[in-house]
Amino acid sequence: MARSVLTPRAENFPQWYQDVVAKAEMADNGPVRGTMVIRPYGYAIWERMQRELDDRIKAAGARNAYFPLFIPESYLRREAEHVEGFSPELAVVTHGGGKQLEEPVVVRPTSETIINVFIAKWVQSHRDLPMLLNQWANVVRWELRPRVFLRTTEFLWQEGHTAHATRAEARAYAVRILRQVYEDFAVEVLGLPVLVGRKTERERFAGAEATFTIEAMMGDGKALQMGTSHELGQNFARAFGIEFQTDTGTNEYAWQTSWGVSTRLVGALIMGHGDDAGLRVPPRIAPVQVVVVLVKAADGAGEAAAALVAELAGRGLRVELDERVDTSFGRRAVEWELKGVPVRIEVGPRDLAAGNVTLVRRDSGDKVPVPITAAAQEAAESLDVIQAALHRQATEMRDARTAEVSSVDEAQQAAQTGFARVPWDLVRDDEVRLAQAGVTVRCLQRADGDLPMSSDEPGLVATVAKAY
RNA sequence: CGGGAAGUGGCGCAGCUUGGCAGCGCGCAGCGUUCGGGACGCUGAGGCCGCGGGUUCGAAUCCCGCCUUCCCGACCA
Repeated sequence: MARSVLTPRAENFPQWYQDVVAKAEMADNGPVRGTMVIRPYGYAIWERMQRELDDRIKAAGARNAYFPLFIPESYLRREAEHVEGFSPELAVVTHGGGKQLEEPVVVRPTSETIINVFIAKWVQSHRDLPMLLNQWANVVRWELRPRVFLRTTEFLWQEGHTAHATRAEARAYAVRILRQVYEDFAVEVLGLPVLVGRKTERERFAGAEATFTIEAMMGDGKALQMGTSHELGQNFARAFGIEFQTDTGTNEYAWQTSWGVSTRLVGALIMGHGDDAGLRVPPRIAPVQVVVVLVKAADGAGEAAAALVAELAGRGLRVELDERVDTSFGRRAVEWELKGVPVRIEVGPRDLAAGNVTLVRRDSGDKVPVPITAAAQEAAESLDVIQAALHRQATEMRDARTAEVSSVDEAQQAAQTGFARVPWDLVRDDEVRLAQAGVTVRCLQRADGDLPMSSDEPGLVATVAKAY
């Protein structure tokens, strides 16, 4: 039986997904359904994402830490809305060491509770604030309907948890993460344009006062939430006793945020940029930016290819040499295309006789002969061009499939093929009806695209769509 | 849990209506010819036909029961 695959942009998407799969598949591990296996190429993409995100998170002042996988069930119950939101999807461990546990523990679905137990101990004074923590970890949510990368039972992510002295400071930090970490990463590194907005009450994180989101459009017109940042108010601080003494000597509860992005981003990359020939990986995230394909090892081609690889590596590019000349050229060319390597340089005796190599762009398929002496320079410049081109294509696609409408019915209609922008005042009472038709409000924005600080602000625009 | 499909070598499928040696494509192994866009030929390995029962001389195929998976929905980074 075929495993589930990412929903295709093109009919043959599942075929190349099978071939390369960005090297991921659902794990067949008995009663634990919907976990994923990430093969090395897919993981290499995730590692680069981690590095880029981690740099930005640290620039925002947060530091990495690590907390337990197992959380006592009672911790979850301390915040009423939180436990209600997560109960259905918890994996509960009842036995350990051959004995029944006195209290069951859950495998973390997210770590607000366990981390706040520690933050409560670590925070005494306003001088301890802000406390800015981040954790790279795996979490488990027993999802009803798993999809590779997009919604797996176990997934890898980054979760940030912070405590601040004031509401304003917490709110500003939640927005800062959303903008300077998530939006910047999605746009500048992944080349995926995102809507930055606020979730409706209905779509808000369990236990949060406000949830902010970045939403992208995939190749098939459906929306994907790529990251979230929550303003938690004092909800968890009260539940976990995170109190601090202010500079005037009074005691107050801390104001908190939490925020995260996951391996879902790999799915976003695949579905946001993939085409009929396979993956298209933006140069800034590509594990291999340039592949030098040795067509055949005759007339000094092998030496020329090796020298070119060395030159490219010397420029700091991630480059790989494909000298498997016993495998047919066509097969190798297709393989690199499936993997989405942005630039391919073909080195063979025929071109070389004229002092040339062939440079091929993955995004456009363009092939041009270039002098071998200029090849490294050309390749480096092409990477910048490709990075921009992928972002531009994704943006044009999204804009072309976004409709401005002025009624709920029109919005539902337009959401069948893309995004619909509609005044929030028109939909707010019909959100449930839309949801029953498989269409949800992805986010709320101000008319100028800015982030609303309340869903009651006048003149807000709702973007509605079908979503993963 | 509702609605719809499907379970047959590693993967994708045909065969079932009308019971009669378990097949095809891809992949895999060996040899040869190829190899500037997924090469070709020959040889070969690999099967509890989802599970259990029934009908029959004989069941992948017909009947009964069960299990599992996938798709659409509720949940969701």
